[in-house]
Amino acid sequence: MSDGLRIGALAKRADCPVETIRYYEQAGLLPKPARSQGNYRLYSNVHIERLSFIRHCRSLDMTLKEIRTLLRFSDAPEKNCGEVNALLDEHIGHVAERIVELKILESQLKDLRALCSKTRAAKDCGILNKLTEHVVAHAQKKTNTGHVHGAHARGGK
Amino acid sequence: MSDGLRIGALAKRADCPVETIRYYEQAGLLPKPARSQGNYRLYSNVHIERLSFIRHCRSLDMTLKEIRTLLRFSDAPEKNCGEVNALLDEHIGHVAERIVELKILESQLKDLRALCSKTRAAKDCGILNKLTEHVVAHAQKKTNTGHVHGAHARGGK
DNA sequence: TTAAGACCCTGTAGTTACTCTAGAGTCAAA
DNA sequence: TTTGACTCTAGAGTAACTACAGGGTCTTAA
Repeated sequence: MSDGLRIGALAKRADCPVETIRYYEQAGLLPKPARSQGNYRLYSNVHIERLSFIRHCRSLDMTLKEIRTLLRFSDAPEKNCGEVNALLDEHIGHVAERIVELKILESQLKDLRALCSKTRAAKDCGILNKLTEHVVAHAQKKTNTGHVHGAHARGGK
Repeated sequence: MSDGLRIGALAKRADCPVETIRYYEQAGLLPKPARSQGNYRLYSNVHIERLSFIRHCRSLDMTLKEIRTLLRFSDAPEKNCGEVNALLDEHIGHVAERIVELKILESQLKDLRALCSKTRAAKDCGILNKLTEHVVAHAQKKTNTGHVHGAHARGGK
């Protein structure tokens, strides 16, 4: 019967890299845990649940800022949860928007790809030639909320 | 008949922020232009075309690294363009993958949203309660190439 | 007793593709 | 001459980590 989990054990349990846990603490998402004599972090059930919450939200592609908002509600059980619903609706909207954008992108890329069917000299490559033309329409809106990522993912290994 | 465009004029022509042009130069994507007596950058047609190429690629969500590769072909007209085709195929693959991922995400978010139909006390909110549960399945693969973005976009204003 | 190995600590730098600011210089028109 | 629009460099900030470097701690085995 120990006084809590050490960071490695918590990491395994939450399927989350050790460095990321320390990062969440520093970012104010996870409360500072107790420390052992040797200055090791010791986590309790509270931390396990909270980390679980955070990782669940992250797996749903929410930003840390959004998660911070949700945690504020989680911490104030008597508060009205209308804002939670709104946040989620907005997030769903962003994801839906991004899907539409990526589909447009996909068809543009396929059109481009069709311009060069076989390997040839670069100067005759329809793709390279097309790319040099002036851009008229952009796939990406500038009226974006600055909230939904492009086509290139994080995620390692 | 001047000796070239200044950065502001080029920016307008390519619909690209001034700072971004300087950034591309520093990143080695745009060659260093001539300078005026007052040390202003002076751009020629070569630069206009190259910036157009870059912006076109960016609007197709390619990374600067990918664009660098394409530019190498653009600069070597006798080289075989097979690698260009391969790069594009791979990029199309990433976009397609990301669309699938986002669709899964979208349905998960909608399921979650359905858990709380009206506003109530946070402690009774089905969404918050669900998020606290332990995560079993992740929407995001870890076997990712580290190449296709999440659901949150760049894009300003 | 000591040494190996697994684990943990802090602090800092790197990643991507910009975006923004500070503080200063250039140039044409009023 | 002074205003205003434009430009310059250098450096910091963004998101969410990831990856060190250089050390300390703890358990186990020889």
